Amino acid sequence: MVMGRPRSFDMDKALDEAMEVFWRHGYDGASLAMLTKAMGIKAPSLYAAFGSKEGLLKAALDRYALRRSEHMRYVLAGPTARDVAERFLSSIAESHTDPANPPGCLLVQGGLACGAGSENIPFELASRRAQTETELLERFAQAKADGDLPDDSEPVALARFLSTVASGMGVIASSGATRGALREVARVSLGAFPGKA
Amino acid sequence: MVMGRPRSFDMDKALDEAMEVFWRHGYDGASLAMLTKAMGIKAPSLYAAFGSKEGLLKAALDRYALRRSEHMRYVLAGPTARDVAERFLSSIAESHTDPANPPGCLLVQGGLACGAGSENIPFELASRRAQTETELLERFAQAKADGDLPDDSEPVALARFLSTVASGMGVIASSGATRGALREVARVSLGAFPGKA
DNA sequence: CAACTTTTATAACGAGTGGTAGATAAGTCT
DNA sequence: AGACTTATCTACCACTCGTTATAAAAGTTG
Repeated sequence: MVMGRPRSFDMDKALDEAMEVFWRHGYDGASLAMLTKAMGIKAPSLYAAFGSKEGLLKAALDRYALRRSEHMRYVLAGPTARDVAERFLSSIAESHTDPANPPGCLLVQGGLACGAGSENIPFELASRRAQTETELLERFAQAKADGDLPDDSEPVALARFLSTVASGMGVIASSGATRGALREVARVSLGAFPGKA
Repeated sequence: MVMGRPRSFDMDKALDEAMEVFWRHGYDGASLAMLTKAMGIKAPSLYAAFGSKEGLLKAALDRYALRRSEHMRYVLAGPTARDVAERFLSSIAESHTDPANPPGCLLVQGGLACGAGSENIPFELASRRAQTETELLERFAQAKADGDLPDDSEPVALARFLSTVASGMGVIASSGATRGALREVARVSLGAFPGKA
Protein backbone atom coordinates (compact mmCIF):
# COMPACT_ATOMS: atom_id res chain seq x y z
CA MET A 1 0.00 0.00 0.00
CA VAL A 2 1.27 3.40 -1.02
CA MET A 3 1.29 6.38 1.28
CA GLY A 4 0.68 9.38 -0.98
CA ARG A 5 1.87 12.91 -0.50
CA PRO A 6 2.43 13.72 3.16
CA ARG A 7 0.58 16.54 4.87
CA SER A 8 2.72 19.64 4.83
CA PHE A 9 1.29 21.43 7.89
CA ASP A 10 1.25 20.56 11.56
CA MET A 11 -2.27 19.57 12.56
CA ASP A 12 -1.89 20.49 16.20
CA LYS A 13 -0.42 23.88 15.43
CA ALA A 14 -3.16 24.50 12.90
CA LEU A 15 -5.81 23.44 15.41
CA ASP A 16 -4.38 25.79 18.00
CA GLU A 17 -4.71 28.64 15.56
CA ALA A 18 -8.24 27.64 14.64
CA MET A 19 -9.12 27.38 18.32
CA GLU A 20 -7.97 30.92 18.86
CA VAL A 21 -10.08 32.21 15.99
CA PHE A 22 -13.22 30.43 17.22
CA TRP A 23 -12.44 31.62 20.72
CA ARG A 24 -12.17 35.23 19.72
CA HIS A 25 -14.92 35.46 17.11
CA GLY A 26 -17.31 32.62 17.89
CA TYR A 27 -18.38 29.96 15.44
CA ASP A 28 -20.47 32.14 13.17
CA GLY A 29 -18.08 35.06 13.42
CA ALA A 30 -15.11 32.95 12.42
CA SER A 31 -15.02 32.98 8.64
CA LEU A 32 -13.21 30.46 6.50
CA ALA A 33 -10.97 33.28 5.32
CA MET A 34 -9.94 34.05 8.91
CA LEU A 35 -9.44 30.40 9.72
CA THR A 36 -7.39 29.48 6.68
CA LYS A 37 -5.24 32.56 7.09
CA ALA A 38 -4.59 31.87 10.76
CA MET A 39 -3.92 28.19 10.11
CA GLY A 40 -1.65 28.96 7.20
CA ILE A 41 -3.42 26.58 4.85
CA LYS A 42 -5.85 26.84 1.96
CA ALA A 43 -9.49 25.84 2.09
CA PRO A 44 -9.16 22.48 0.30
CA SER A 45 -6.52 21.35 2.79
CA LEU A 46 -8.82 22.32 5.62
CA TYR A 47 -11.72 20.39 4.15
CA ALA A 48 -9.57 17.36 3.41
CA ALA A 49 -8.40 17.29 7.02
CA PHE A 50 -11.56 18.22 8.93
CA GLY A 51 -14.46 17.70 6.54
CA SER A 52 -16.27 20.94 7.26
CA LYS A 53 -16.21 24.09 9.36
CA GLU A 54 -18.19 22.28 12.01
CA GLY A 55 -15.76 19.37 11.89
CA LEU A 56 -12.93 21.82 12.43
CA LEU A 57 -14.70 23.28 15.44
CA LYS A 58 -15.18 19.83 16.96
CA ALA A 59 -11.52 19.01 16.44
CA ALA A 60 -10.59 22.30 18.09
CA LEU A 61 -12.98 21.56 20.96
CA ASP A 62 -11.40 18.15 21.41
CA ARG A 63 -8.04 19.81 21.70
CA TYR A 64 -9.47 22.35 24.12
CA ALA A 65 -10.88 19.51 26.21
CA LEU A 66 -7.44 17.96 26.30
CA ARG A 67 -6.02 21.09 27.85
CA ARG A 68 -8.81 21.35 30.36
CA SER A 69 -8.62 17.71 31.40
CA GLU A 70 -5.23 18.44 32.93
CA HIS A 71 -6.67 21.30 34.92
CA MET A 72 -9.59 19.19 36.02
CA ARG A 73 -7.38 16.35 37.14
CA TYR A 74 -5.64 18.75 39.49
CA VAL A 75 -8.93 20.32 40.58
CA LEU A 76 -10.63 17.05 41.37
CA ALA A 77 -7.62 15.83 43.30
CA GLY A 78 -8.28 18.42 45.99
CA PRO A 79 -8.29 16.77 49.42
CA THR A 80 -11.73 18.09 50.40
CA ALA A 81 -14.82 19.16 48.48
CA ARG A 82 -14.17 22.71 49.55
CA ASP A 83 -10.64 22.50 48.24
CA VAL A 84 -12.00 21.19 44.97
CA ALA A 85 -14.35 24.16 44.73
CA GLU A 86 -11.57 26.56 45.57
CA ARG A 87 -9.21 25.03 43.04
CA PHE A 88 -11.92 25.00 40.41
CA LEU A 89 -12.78 28.69 40.70
CA SER A 90 -9.20 29.83 41.16
CA SER A 91 -7.92 27.94 38.14
CA ILE A 92 -10.72 29.48 36.10
CA ALA A 93 -9.80 32.97 37.26
CA GLU A 94 -6.30 32.32 35.97
CA SER A 95 -7.07 30.49 32.76
CA HIS A 96 -9.80 32.91 31.66
CA THR A 97 -7.37 35.80 31.90
CA ASP A 98 -4.32 34.02 30.53
CA PRO A 99 -2.81 36.49 28.05
CA ALA A 100 -1.73 33.55 25.90
CA ASN A 101 -5.37 32.99 24.96
CA PRO A 102 -8.35 35.13 24.12
CA PRO A 103 -10.15 36.16 27.31
CA GLY A 104 -12.96 34.00 28.61
CA CYS A 105 -13.88 30.43 27.82
CA LEU A 106 -14.05 28.91 24.37
CA LEU A 107 -17.10 26.87 25.40
CA VAL A 108 -18.94 30.11 26.16
CA GLN A 109 -17.43 32.39 23.54
CA GLY A 110 -17.83 29.79 20.84
CA GLY A 111 -21.49 30.55 20.45
CA LEU A 112 -24.51 30.67 22.74
CA ALA A 113 -26.65 31.66 19.80
CA CYS A 114 -26.03 30.94 16.17
CA GLY A 115 -27.51 31.74 12.81
CA ALA A 116 -29.41 29.53 10.40
CA GLY A 117 -27.49 26.40 9.58
CA SER A 118 -25.50 26.41 12.81
CA GLU A 119 -28.28 25.60 15.23
CA ASN A 120 -26.52 22.59 16.66
CA ILE A 121 -23.33 24.41 17.65
CA PRO A 122 -24.79 25.80 20.88
CA PHE A 123 -25.82 22.28 21.83
CA GLU A 124 -22.37 20.97 21.12
CA LEU A 125 -20.82 23.61 23.36
CA ALA A 126 -23.41 23.12 26.09
CA SER A 127 -22.81 19.39 26.21
CA ARG A 128 -19.10 19.98 26.65
CA ARG A 129 -19.76 22.43 29.45
CA ALA A 130 -22.07 19.89 31.08
CA GLN A 131 -19.23 17.42 31.26
CA THR A 132 -17.28 19.56 33.70
CA GLU A 133 -20.36 19.97 35.85
CA THR A 134 -20.82 16.21 35.92
CA GLU A 135 -17.25 15.71 37.05
CA LEU A 136 -17.80 18.12 39.90
CA LEU A 137 -21.07 16.46 40.80
CA GLU A 138 -19.50 13.04 41.06
CA ARG A 139 -16.70 14.37 43.16
CA PHE A 140 -19.13 16.06 45.54
CA ALA A 141 -21.40 13.03 45.73
CA GLN A 142 -18.38 11.02 46.78
CA ALA A 143 -17.44 13.68 49.30
CA LYS A 144 -20.91 13.50 50.78
CA ALA A 145 -20.75 9.73 51.00
CA ASP A 146 -17.38 10.04 52.70
CA GLY A 147 -18.74 12.47 55.26
CA ASP A 148 -16.52 15.23 53.90
CA LEU A 149 -19.64 17.19 52.95
CA PRO A 150 -22.51 17.43 55.48
CA ASP A 151 -25.52 15.13 55.12
CA ASP A 152 -27.84 17.97 54.20
CA SER A 153 -25.64 19.25 51.39
CA GLU A 154 -26.78 18.99 47.79
CA PRO A 155 -24.05 17.86 45.38
CA VAL A 156 -26.21 18.54 42.34
CA ALA A 157 -26.94 22.10 43.40
CA LEU A 158 -23.34 22.77 44.40
CA ALA A 159 -21.95 21.48 41.13
CA ARG A 160 -24.49 23.48 39.19
CA PHE A 161 -23.71 26.59 41.19
CA LEU A 162 -19.98 26.31 40.51
CA SER A 163 -20.57 25.58 36.86
CA THR A 164 -22.83 28.60 36.60
CA VAL A 165 -20.32 30.87 38.29
CA ALA A 166 -17.67 29.55 35.92
CA SER A 167 -19.81 30.45 32.92
CA GLY A 168 -20.45 33.86 34.39
CA MET A 169 -16.74 34.36 34.86
CA GLY A 170 -16.30 33.49 31.22
CA VAL A 171 -18.75 36.21 30.28
CA ILE A 172 -17.18 38.95 32.34
CA ALA A 173 -13.66 37.89 31.39
CA SER A 174 -14.54 38.25 27.72
CA SER A 175 -15.79 41.75 28.52
CA GLY A 176 -12.43 42.72 29.89
CA ALA A 177 -12.68 41.84 33.59
CA THR A 178 -9.24 41.67 35.16
CA ARG A 179 -7.68 38.66 36.79
CA GLY A 180 -8.07 40.39 40.13
CA ALA A 181 -11.78 40.85 39.56
CA LEU A 182 -12.17 37.18 38.71
CA ARG A 183 -10.24 36.15 41.80
CA GLU A 184 -12.56 38.30 43.86
CA VAL A 185 -15.60 36.61 42.34
CA ALA A 186 -14.04 33.25 43.10
CA ARG A 187 -13.43 34.23 46.71
CA VAL A 188 -16.95 35.56 47.25
CA SER A 189 -18.49 32.54 45.53
CA LEU A 190 -16.69 30.23 47.88
CA GLY A 191 -18.71 31.77 50.66
CA ALA A 192 -21.71 29.85 49.37
CA PHE A 193 -19.89 26.59 49.78
CA PRO A 194 -20.30 24.51 52.93
CA GLY A 195 -17.24 24.01 55.09
CA LYS A 196 -14.95 26.03 57.26
CA ALA A 197 -15.43 29.77 56.90
CA MET B 1 -44.84 71.97 7.19
CA VAL B 2 -46.19 68.80 5.64
CA MET B 3 -46.09 65.47 7.34
CA GLY B 4 -45.63 62.97 4.53
CA ARG B 5 -46.84 59.42 4.36
CA PRO B 6 -47.28 57.96 7.84
CA ARG B 7 -45.42 54.85 8.92
CA SER B 8 -47.59 51.83 8.35
CA PHE B 9 -46.08 49.51 10.95
CA ASP B 10 -45.97 49.69 14.73
CA MET B 11 -42.42 50.48 15.77
CA ASP B 12 -42.71 48.93 19.20
CA LYS B 13 -44.22 45.74 17.87
CA ALA B 14 -41.53 45.57 15.21
CA LEU B 15 -38.82 46.17 17.81
CA ASP B 16 -40.21 43.39 19.96
CA GLU B 17 -39.93 41.03 17.03
CA ALA B 18 -36.43 42.19 16.23
CA MET B 19 -35.48 41.78 19.87
CA GLU B 20 -36.63 38.20 19.79
CA VAL B 21 -34.57 37.44 16.70
CA PHE B 22 -31.41 38.98 18.16
CA TRP B 23 -32.12 37.18 21.40
CA ARG B 24 -32.42 33.80 19.77
CA HIS B 25 -29.72 34.04 17.11
CA GLY B 26 -27.31 36.71 18.33
CA TYR B 27 -26.30 39.77 16.36
CA ASP B 28 -24.26 38.03 13.69
CA GLY B 29 -26.65 35.12 13.46
CA ALA B 30 -29.65 37.38 12.92
CA SER B 31 -29.82 38.02 9.19
CA LEU B 32 -31.67 40.87 7.57
CA ALA B 33 -33.92 38.29 5.98
CA MET B 34 -34.88 36.90 9.40
CA LEU B 35 -35.35 40.34 10.86
CA THR B 36 -37.48 41.79 8.09
CA LYS B 37 -39.63 38.67 8.00
CA ALA B 38 -40.19 38.72 11.76
CA MET B 39 -40.85 42.45 11.80
CA GLY B 40 -43.20 42.22 8.84
CA ILE B 41 -41.45 44.99 6.92
CA LYS B 42 -39.08 45.24 3.99
CA ALA B 43 -35.44 46.20 4.17
CA PRO B 44 -35.83 49.83 3.02
CA SER B 45 -38.38 50.51 5.74
CA LEU B 46 -36.04 49.03 8.29
CA TYR B 47 -33.14 51.19 7.14
CA ALA B 48 -35.30 54.30 6.99
CA ALA B 49 -36.38 53.74 10.57
CA PHE B 50 -33.20 52.47 12.21
CA GLY B 51 -30.35 53.41 9.91
CA SER B 52 -28.53 50.10 10.01
CA LYS B 53 -28.56 46.63 11.48
CA GLU B 54 -26.53 47.93 14.38
CA GLY B 55 -28.95 50.81 14.85
CA LEU B 56 -31.78 48.31 14.99
CA LEU B 57 -29.95 46.34 17.65
CA LYS B 58 -29.43 49.44 19.75
CA ALA B 59 -33.08 50.35 19.47
CA ALA B 60 -34.00 46.82 20.53
CA LEU B 61 -31.55 47.05 23.43
CA ASP B 62 -33.12 50.31 24.51
CA ARG B 63 -36.47 48.61 24.57
CA TYR B 64 -35.01 45.68 26.46
CA ALA B 65 -33.56 48.11 29.00
CA LEU B 66 -36.99 49.61 29.41
CA ARG B 67 -38.39 46.25 30.42
CA ARG B 68 -35.55 45.57 32.78
CA SER B 69 -35.73 48.94 34.45
CA GLU B 70 -39.10 47.97 35.88
CA HIS B 71 -37.64 44.79 37.31
CA MET B 72 -34.68 46.68 38.72
CA ARG B 73 -36.88 49.27 40.37
CA TYR B 74 -38.58 46.48 42.28
CA VAL B 75 -35.28 44.74 43.00
CA LEU B 76 -33.54 47.83 44.33
CA ALA B 77 -36.53 48.69 46.49
CA GLY B 78 -35.83 45.67 48.67
CA PRO B 79 -35.76 46.68 52.35
CA THR B 80 -32.31 45.22 53.01
CA ALA B 81 -29.26 44.52 50.88
CA ARG B 82 -29.88 40.83 51.30
CA ASP B 83 -33.44 41.26 50.12
CA VAL B 84 -32.12 43.12 47.11
CA ALA B 85 -29.79 40.25 46.30
CA GLU B 86 -32.56 37.72 46.76
CA ARG B 87 -34.96 39.67 44.58
CA PHE B 88 -32.29 40.16 41.94
CA LEU B 89 -31.43 36.50 41.58
CA SER B 90 -35.01 35.29 41.87
CA SER B 91 -36.32 37.67 39.27
CA ILE B 92 -33.58 36.52 36.94
CA ALA B 93 -34.48 32.89 37.47
CA GLU B 94 -38.01 33.76 36.39
CA SER B 95 -37.28 36.12 33.53
CA HIS B 96 -34.59 33.94 31.97
CA THR B 97 -37.01 31.06 31.75
CA ASP B 98 -40.07 33.04 30.77
CA PRO B 99 -41.64 31.06 27.93
CA ALA B 100 -42.76 34.33 26.35
CA ASN B 101 -39.13 35.06 25.46
CA PRO B 102 -36.16 33.09 24.20
CA PRO B 103 -34.31 31.52 27.12
CA GLY B 104 -31.47 33.43 28.75
CA CYS B 105 -30.56 37.08 28.56
CA LEU B 106 -30.44 39.20 25.44
CA LEU B 107 -27.37 41.01 26.74
CA VAL B 108 -25.52 37.70 26.89
CA GLN B 109 -27.11 35.92 23.94
CA GLY B 110 -26.73 38.96 21.73
CA GLY B 111 -23.09 38.28 21.14
CA LEU B 112 -20.03 37.77 23.33
CA ALA B 113 -17.96 37.31 20.22
CA CYS B 114 -18.65 38.67 16.78
CA GLY B 115 -17.24 38.50 13.31
CA ALA B 116 -15.39 41.09 11.28
CA GLY B 117 -17.32 44.34 11.07
CA SER B 118 -19.24 43.73 14.28
CA GLU B 119 -16.40 44.10 16.75
CA ASN B 120 -18.14 46.80 18.73
CA ILE B 121 -21.30 44.83 19.45
CA PRO B 122 -19.78 42.88 22.36
CA PHE B 123 -18.71 46.20 23.88
CA GLU B 124 -22.17 47.59 23.49
CA LEU B 125 -23.68 44.60 25.27
CA ALA B 126 -21.04 44.59 27.98
CA SER B 127 -21.64 48.23 28.78
CA ARG B 128 -25.35 47.58 29.17
CA ARG B 129 -24.64 44.67 31.47
CA ALA B 130 -22.32 46.86 33.49
CA GLN B 131 -25.14 49.26 34.15
CA THR B 132 -27.04 46.72 36.21
CA GLU B 133 -23.92 45.95 38.19
CA THR B 134 -23.46 49.63 38.92
CA GLU B 135 -27.01 49.93 40.19
CA LEU B 136 -26.42 47.05 42.56
CA LEU B 137 -23.14 48.52 43.67
CA GLU B 138 -24.67 51.85 44.55
CA ARG B 139 -27.46 50.16 46.44
CA PHE B 140 -24.98 48.07 48.45
CA ALA B 141 -22.71 51.03 49.14
CA GLN B 142 -25.72 52.81 50.55
CA ALA B 143 -26.61 49.75 52.60
CA LYS B 144 -23.11 49.67 54.01
CA ALA B 145 -23.27 53.34 54.90
CA ASP B 146 -26.61 52.74 56.58
CA GLY B 147 -25.22 49.90 58.65
CA ASP B 148 -27.45 47.43 56.85
CA LEU B 149 -24.36 45.67 55.53
CA PRO B 150 -21.45 45.00 57.91
CA ASP B 151 -18.46 47.30 57.92
CA ASP B 152 -16.15 44.68 56.48
CA SER B 153 -18.41 43.92 53.52
CA GLU B 154 -17.32 44.81 50.00
CA PRO B 155 -20.07 46.36 47.88
CA VAL B 156 -17.98 46.21 44.72
CA ALA B 157 -17.21 42.52 45.15
CA LEU B 158 -20.80 41.69 46.06
CA ALA B 159 -22.25 43.53 43.10
CA ARG B 160 -19.75 41.91 40.78
CA PHE B 161 -20.50 38.51 42.22
CA LEU B 162 -24.23 38.89 41.67
CA SER B 163 -23.71 40.25 38.20
CA THR B 164 -21.45 37.31 37.36
CA VAL B 165 -23.96 34.79 38.67
CA ALA B 166 -26.64 36.50 36.62
CA SER B 167 -24.55 36.15 33.48
CA GLY B 168 -23.89 32.53 34.30
CA MET B 169 -27.60 31.95 34.74
CA GLY B 170 -28.09 33.46 31.31
CA VAL B 171 -25.66 30.96 29.87
CA ILE B 172 -27.20 27.88 31.44
CA ALA B 173 -30.73 29.09 30.75
CA SER B 174 -29.92 29.38 27.06
CA SER B 175 -28.67 25.81 27.20
CA GLY B 176 -32.00 24.60 28.46
CA ALA B 177 -31.67 24.81 32.24
CA THR B 178 -35.09 24.69 33.88
CA ARG B 179 -36.61 27.35 36.05
CA GLY B 180 -36.17 25.05 39.02
CA ALA B 181 -32.48 24.73 38.30
CA LEU B 182 -32.09 28.49 38.11
CA ARG B 183 -33.96 28.96 41.38
CA GLU B 184 -31.62 26.48 42.98
CA VAL B 185 -28.60 28.41 41.72
CA ALA B 186 -30.14 31.59 43.09
CA ARG B 187 -30.69 29.98 46.47
CA VAL B 188 -27.16 28.59 46.71
CA SER B 189 -25.65 31.87 45.53
CA LEU B 190 -27.40 33.72 48.29
CA GLY B 191 -25.32 31.70 50.72
CA ALA B 192 -22.35 33.84 49.73
CA PHE B 193 -24.17 36.98 50.74
CA PRO B 194 -23.71 38.47 54.21
CA GLY B 195 -26.73 38.57 56.47
CA LYS B 196 -29.03 36.16 58.25
CA ALA B 197 -28.46 32.53 57.30
C1' DC C 1 12.38 5.40 -13.09
C1' DA C 2 7.47 4.72 -13.19
C1' DA C 3 3.08 3.70 -10.88
C1' DC C 4 0.22 5.08 -7.34
C1' DT C 5 -1.90 7.81 -3.68
C1' DT C 6 -2.75 11.81 -1.30
C1' DT C 7 -2.18 16.76 -0.58
C1' DT C 8 -1.76 21.03 -2.47
C1' DA C 9 -3.05 25.43 -5.03
C1' DT C 10 -6.00 27.93 -8.38
C1' DA C 11 -10.23 29.19 -9.33
C1' DA C 12 -14.71 29.12 -9.19
C1' DC C 13 -19.53 27.69 -7.56
C1' DG C 14 -24.37 29.05 -5.97
C1' DA C 15 -26.39 31.03 -2.20
C1' DG C 16 -26.83 34.55 0.97
C1' DT C 17 -24.88 38.97 3.14
C1' DG C 18 -25.93 44.00 4.56
C1' DG C 19 -27.38 47.81 2.19
C1' DT C 20 -29.50 50.97 -1.50
C1' DA C 21 -31.56 53.43 -6.14
C1' DG C 22 -35.68 54.59 -8.30
C1' DA C 23 -40.25 54.52 -8.81
C1' DT C 24 -44.76 54.38 -6.66
C1' DA C 25 -48.17 54.94 -2.97
C1' DA C 26 -50.26 57.30 0.93
C1' DG C 27 -50.90 60.40 3.61
C1' DT C 28 -51.02 66.02 5.31
C1' DC C 29 -51.31 70.91 4.49
C1' DT C 30 -52.42 75.07 1.65
C1' DA D 1 -57.98 69.57 -5.79
C1' DG D 2 -53.01 69.88 -5.99
C1' DA D 3 -48.45 70.43 -3.97
C1' DC D 4 -45.41 68.36 -0.94
C1' DT D 5 -43.20 64.97 2.07
C1' DT D 6 -42.29 60.66 3.59
C1' DA D 7 -42.87 55.56 3.53
C1' DT D 8 -43.05 51.45 0.94
C1' DC D 9 -42.02 48.31 -2.81
C1' DT D 10 -39.34 45.94 -6.49
C1' DA D 11 -35.15 45.04 -7.97
C1' DC D 12 -30.57 45.03 -7.54
C1' DC D 13 -25.76 46.22 -5.90
C1' DA D 14 -20.94 44.46 -4.72
C1' DC D 15 -19.34 41.42 -1.61
C1' DT D 16 -18.59 37.46 1.40
C1' DC D 17 -20.12 33.04 2.84
C1' DG D 18 -18.97 27.83 3.09
C1' DT D 19 -17.72 24.54 -0.13
C1' DT D 20 -15.83 22.03 -4.12
C1' DA D 21 -14.11 20.56 -9.09
C1' DT D 22 -9.89 20.30 -11.38
C1' DA D 23 -5.36 19.68 -12.03
C1' DA D 24 -0.57 20.09 -10.63
C1' DA D 25 2.85 18.70 -7.02
C1' DA D 26 5.11 15.69 -3.67
C1' DG D 27 5.92 12.13 -1.63
C1' DT D 28 6.20 6.45 -1.02
C1' DT D 29 6.47 1.84 -2.94
C1' DG D 30 7.33 -1.64 -6.69
